[in-house]
Amino acid sequence: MPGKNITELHRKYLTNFGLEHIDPEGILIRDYKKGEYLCEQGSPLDELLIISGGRVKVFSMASNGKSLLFCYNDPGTILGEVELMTYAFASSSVCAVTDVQCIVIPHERYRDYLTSNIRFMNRISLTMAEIVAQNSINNSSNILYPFESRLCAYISMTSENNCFTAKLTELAEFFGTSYRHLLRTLETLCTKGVIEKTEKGYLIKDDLKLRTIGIKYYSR
Amino acid sequence: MPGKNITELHRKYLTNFGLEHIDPEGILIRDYKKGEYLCEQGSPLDELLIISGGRVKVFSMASNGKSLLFCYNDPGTILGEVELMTYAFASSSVCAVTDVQCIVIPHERYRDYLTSNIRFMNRISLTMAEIVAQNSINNSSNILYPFESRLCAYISMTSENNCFTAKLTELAEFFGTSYRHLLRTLETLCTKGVIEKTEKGYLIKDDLKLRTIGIKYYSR
DNA sequence: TGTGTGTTATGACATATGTCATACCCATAA
DNA sequence: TTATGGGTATGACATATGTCATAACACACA
Repeated sequence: MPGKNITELHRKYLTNFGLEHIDPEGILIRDYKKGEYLCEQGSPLDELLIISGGRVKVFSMASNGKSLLFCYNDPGTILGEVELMTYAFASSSVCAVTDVQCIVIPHERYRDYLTSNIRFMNRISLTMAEIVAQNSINNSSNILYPFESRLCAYISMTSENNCFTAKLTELAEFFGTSYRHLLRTLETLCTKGVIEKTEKGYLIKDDLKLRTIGIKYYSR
Repeated sequence: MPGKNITELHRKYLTNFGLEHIDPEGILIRDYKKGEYLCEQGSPLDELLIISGGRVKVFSMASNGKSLLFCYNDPGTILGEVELMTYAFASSSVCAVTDVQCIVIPHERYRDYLTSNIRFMNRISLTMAEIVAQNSINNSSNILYPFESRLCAYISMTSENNCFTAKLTELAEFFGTSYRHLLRTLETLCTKGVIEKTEKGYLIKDDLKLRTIGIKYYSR
């Protein structure tokens, strides 16, 4: 009996995309275990997924097996809207970092409904516009600024109580740099007196200098 | 008398975006001279521009004076659709590389009309989805591949009659690399037999190899 | 004729970043 | 207990790219 597991929470997320009146017969609630892939870059993605629980990471796989982390997504995020429009294969990979639950809306069955739903189209247009704007910043920053600048900006952005903590292997992946270079750059910042390494994490010693080296990067 | 200069050609472009019934009173036809800016990164962009003649380049400017070329756009391309949705400042700069003519549609006056026009929303959703997909390739490619790849892609794109000509100082600037490195990389490609330097420019000697080294890059 | 200005060109050196090998710590599964 | 895996850490070396000094050349212009 399709649609039977749809709860109030699921309805909330559907409503958020203008889909409160969608025919529930063809949509599913699907669970993914931690570590499972929701989609793989270059493979078909013929569903819309709205995350209703857990957390996923979005990243790009390189031909040498390495990957570049784009972002983490939490409940309320939509996936597959790009592929709904382009009919193309997935432009990035998505992997569950915790157990995940999704609302699943097959493209084919619902394409006409979705693309004629003005509230839905406005909603995904906003989402995609935000991605485009952020990507153009990221794209150019990666090329135009040294890593030290991007790192300082990131530290400014994400520190709490003047303390910066992060899983460094993951961070290196996110920046698309080598773990070795990340360590080296953190060392350099320590030498410059900008930050200081402690057991708890890196303490910010000179916030002004941090911001000076940093650039507007994650400013939205 | 607004709308008086709207020709059959302009109507064709408007129709292509589902805007054949738009109120012509508030839209303009505007000319830009070669070298003029259509918009500047970080400044307000409160209009939709549909290019009806000429060619523009889209790029990002960095605060350290460097810049990065994103793509060239020809007639039929729309600009300002991202800012229409996000209400944010321009996410990149756009400059006329020839004399350019645009159809100008002010955001404020037409926002309600545009965002309730399902054909228009589908059209810009497709455009933005394509940009997102391409950007995720670019993002990872920039990090995965050396400058040589981007250069090869550019040569493939812009050559005519198997001959590549460019003002090299300008080219380096828009790649966000140094002139020295551009020269070095061109030398390398000559050594590899991919291109050959002549008085007229660089001749493509091995198009297959050129495309192999290159990657999909400038295809917005 | 000389003088600037912009473009192309090349070598030497410096800096940024990647790759690889290795080691240590700690939690947890067998 | 041992084994295993993930995160952290460091040195040595290689490659990618930037910076700087310098020179040749073309062209405009006084």
